[in-house]
Amino acid sequence: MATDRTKEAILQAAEELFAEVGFSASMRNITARAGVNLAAVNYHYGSKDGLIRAVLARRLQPLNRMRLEQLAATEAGGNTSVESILDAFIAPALELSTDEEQGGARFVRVLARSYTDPTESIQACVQEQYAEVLERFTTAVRQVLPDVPAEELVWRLHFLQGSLSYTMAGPDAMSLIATCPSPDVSVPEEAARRLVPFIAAGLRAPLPKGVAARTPASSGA
Amino acid sequence: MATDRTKEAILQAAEELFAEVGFSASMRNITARAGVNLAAVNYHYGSKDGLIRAVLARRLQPLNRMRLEQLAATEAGGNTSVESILDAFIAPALELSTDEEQGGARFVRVLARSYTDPTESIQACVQEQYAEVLERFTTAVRQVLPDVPAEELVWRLHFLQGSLSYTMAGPDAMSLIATCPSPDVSVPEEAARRLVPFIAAGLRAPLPKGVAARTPASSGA
DNA sequence: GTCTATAAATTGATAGAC
DNA sequence: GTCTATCAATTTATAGAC
Repeated sequence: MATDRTKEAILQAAEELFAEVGFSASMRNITARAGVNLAAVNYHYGSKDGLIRAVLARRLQPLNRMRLEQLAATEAGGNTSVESILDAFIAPALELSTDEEQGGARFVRVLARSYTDPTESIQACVQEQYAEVLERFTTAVRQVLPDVPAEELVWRLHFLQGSLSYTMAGPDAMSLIATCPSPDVSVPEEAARRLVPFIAAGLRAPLPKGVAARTPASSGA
Repeated sequence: MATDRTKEAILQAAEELFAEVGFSASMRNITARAGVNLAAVNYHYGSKDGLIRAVLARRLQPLNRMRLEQLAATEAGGNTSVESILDAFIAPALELSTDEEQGGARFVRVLARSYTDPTESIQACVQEQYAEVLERFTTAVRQVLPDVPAEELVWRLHFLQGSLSYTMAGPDAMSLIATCPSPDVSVPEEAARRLVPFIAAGLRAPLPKGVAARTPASSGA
C-alpha cells in the first residue's frame, strides 16, 4: 500500500522542481526530494514524459471541472450576463493560482512552461485538457453576444486567455515590470473583480473597421 | 574578419534551436547548425548564459526603440488618443512577431520561454530591456485617462501585456484551442486592428466596485 | 514494489596546438 | 580566432537481486 504514497510523493516533488527549474529537472533530483527510489518513476509513470503529463492532469482536470460546473450553475440560475459567464471561466482559475495550500502559484509556473514547451506529448496533454471547456464557453458567450461575429469572438476570447494566463502567472510575470508598483494578485477575488469588467468591456467593444456586424437574418437562424 | 560572420551564425542558430527545443539546446547542437566550432561559443559569448542574453537583446533592443519612437511621433503630432498610444506599443511588437524575413515567429517562441524561465540572468536581461518602455507608456496612458486610478491602470496595462504576449505567440499558443477556428495572426495589421479597440475598451471600462474614481482635486495637482 | 548498480549517452567548459 | 581532444559531471533508462 506504500504505492499510493510513493506515486503522490513523486507528483509533489516533480511539481515543485518543474516550477523551480523547469521540465529539465532530473529524475534523480525529483526522486531524491520525494524520498523515493530513482527507479520508481519509470515503474509508476513509464517515463519522465508520463510523469510530466500526470503532473499537468492532476491540477487541470479539477480546474476545468469546476469551470464547467460554475457555468452550468450560472446558466441554470438564469443569469446569462457576459460577466457571469466570464466569472465562471476566470474565478476558478484565479482561485487555483492563489491557493497556497495546494501550491497554486507553483503549479501556474509549471502550466506557463507547458504552453511554450514544444514537447509533443505535453502539447497534446494540455490541448486535450482544454478542449471541452473552450467549446462550452465559446458557445455560451456567442449566445449572449449575438452581434459579435464568430470570427471576431474567437479573437476576443483569445485575448481573454492571454490576460488570464498573465494574471495567473502573477508576481512572477509581473516582476518583469519592476518599475511599476506590482498589483497584488494574491487575492483571487480582487483579481477577478478587476479582470472581469475589463474583459467584458473588450468583448462588447465596437467592431473594428472592416469587420461586418452579424446581420439580424443570420443571427436568428 | 571571419569573427563577425561566426558570431552572427551562432546567434542565428541559437535562436532557431532555442525556439525549437528550448534553452536546453546543447552548445554542440547550436555550433553544429551554425557550422562553427564548439569552442567558439565560449570564446565569443563567455558562456551559454551569455549567448542566451545576446539572443534576447538582439531583437528586444530594436523593438523597444521602435515603440518609443512611434510614441514620440504620435505625441509630437498632437494625437493623444488611447488608441494611438496603444498602437505605438502594440504594432511594433506584432510586426516583429510576424516578420518572417527576420524569423519573427521564431523569436517570439524564444521570448515566451524567457518569461517563464527562472534563470536569474535571463530574468534580469528581460527586465532591463523593458524598463524604460513600460515607464514611458504608463505615463502616457495616465495622462489620457486621468479618471482611472493609478492602481487600476497598472492592473489594466498588465492585462494588455498578457493579451499582447499571447497574440504574439500566435499559432503556437493558439493551437491549444484546436476546437475553435484559429485566428490568422500572420498579418500584424489585422491583429493590431482587433487588439487595439479591445484593449482601449477595457482601459475605459467602468471601474469595478470598491475602486474609487480619482477625485478632480487630486487629478489637477 | 522497491532497491542497487550500472550501462550508454550527453552535457558545459577548458587546455593547448596551430 | 579557430581547432582537436578531453575532462568531469550529469542525464535517462534498465537489468536483476530481494
